[in-house]
Amino acid sequence: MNKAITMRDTVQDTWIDRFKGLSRLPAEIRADLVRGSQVIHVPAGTQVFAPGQSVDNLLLMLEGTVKVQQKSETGREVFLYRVQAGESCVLTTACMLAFKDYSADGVAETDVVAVAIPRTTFDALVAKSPVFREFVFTAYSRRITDLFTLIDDIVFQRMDVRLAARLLELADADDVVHATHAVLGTELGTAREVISRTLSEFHRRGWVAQARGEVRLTDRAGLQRLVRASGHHG
Amino acid sequence: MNKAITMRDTVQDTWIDRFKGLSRLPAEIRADLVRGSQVIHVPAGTQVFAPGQSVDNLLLMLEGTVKVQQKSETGREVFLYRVQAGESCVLTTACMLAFKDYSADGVAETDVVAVAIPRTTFDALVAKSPVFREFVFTAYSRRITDLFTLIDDIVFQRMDVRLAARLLELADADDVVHATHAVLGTELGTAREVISRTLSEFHRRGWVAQARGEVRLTDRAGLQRLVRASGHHG
DNA sequence: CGGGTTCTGTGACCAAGTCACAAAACCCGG
DNA sequence: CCGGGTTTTGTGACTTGGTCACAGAACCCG
Repeated sequence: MNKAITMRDTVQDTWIDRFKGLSRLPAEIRADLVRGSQVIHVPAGTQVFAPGQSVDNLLLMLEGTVKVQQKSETGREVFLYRVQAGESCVLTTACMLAFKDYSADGVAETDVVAVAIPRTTFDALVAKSPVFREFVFTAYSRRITDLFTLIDDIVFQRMDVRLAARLLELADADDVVHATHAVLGTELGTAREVISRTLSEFHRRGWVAQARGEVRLTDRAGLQRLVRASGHHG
Repeated sequence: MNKAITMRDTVQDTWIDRFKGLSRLPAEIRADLVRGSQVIHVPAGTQVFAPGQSVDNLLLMLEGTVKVQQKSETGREVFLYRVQAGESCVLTTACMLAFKDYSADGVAETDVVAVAIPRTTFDALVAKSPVFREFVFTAYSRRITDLFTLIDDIVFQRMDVRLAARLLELADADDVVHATHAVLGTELGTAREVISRTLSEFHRRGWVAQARGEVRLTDRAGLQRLVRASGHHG
């Protein structure tokens, strides 16, 4: 073990450089950022934020993923996007400075390590640093265009293509997706039954094997062909 | 007629105060804003921005409306949102500072008067003024939550309800909507035939009368009942 | 092992999108 | 005002996707 001071410096340099938009920050701003923020740990399953709850921190994800969904009035949920390591949660940003309450909720899917930047630090950095400003607006831009392609997908893309694409995304190193049909349903904004039916079709074609709570991809290439055959972006 | 100087001052004060988020700007910043921006006029039908075109101005709408859509690969279009007087075009903002090209396109639906704020002015104002920052982030926040409710709508709301709501929104003072079925189709991200069928159903119920290129609302209350009966947000 | 819970499969039905084509309304030059 | 071209609207047949109501299977745990 090193001394505490050394440890702290190491951690600082490490996390800032994990965000490519921030690596160009001048030393002085880096110091502000590190001083004015805090690394937090959150166990899997925690509700990171919820509708109607005001938000005081911008989160920069270091490890793990957070899934952002919106509950509809009818109790069903739509998946909106997933915040991954190296990304920031823009929705939080928007609401931070606009003082508006959330309309979506976020859940840690895995254990999460993140940097929490409080409102005052955030505001000061936006005022002070052009590089930080660009970082923030780039994050916005990315997220907004992601939402656009999501809408495009929902409206124009067939369910089987969307499911195939999502399975490929969600599969772990062993080609296994750990999710129930119901979960996959909310990911794609469709009903559980549709997932069941589509998966049995995939099974019939030999692309997947099924077990309770998981889907094993037995023929990635088959799924990929389906996805690419319909000009899907991903 | 007044002298030129007086005119100019009057115009300045007028347009800034049309944006409630900006009315609290201190005099000095107001001056910067007016000096560093420009009022522009755009005739109806103009393509205000297009995908693949980089953007150098943030637009604040003074008069008219701009419709923002995204073209899908298949050539069809989805309506995303509409920028109205008193609002700003955030997507532009995002792309301005992120230097990212557009993925959506915007068309002036009516003759438009807008304030164009170039990138440098925008950046300087964000750095300098907390009020301006809040204005910008509030605009983002609004637009993002709008996109969320759009997604929610698309996924969960029935077509007839969505069409009824949209007709009520688009109707002019005489309760007439000037749009072809095809246009209404892209507004709601559905096919023209679906609009035709739904409208004939509305006609059967005595809610609308039809003519080529227009729909006349003959029973607003009926449409409103349908909309409210399904907990629609608008 | 037994009983409750969660997950998956299925059939019947409805809503919505697609395709192909016909008919009606409009535009405009002659 | 007539006739041909264009745009808009109407319609039927069919596919896909979403809803509802259950039944059965897999799991958990005492």
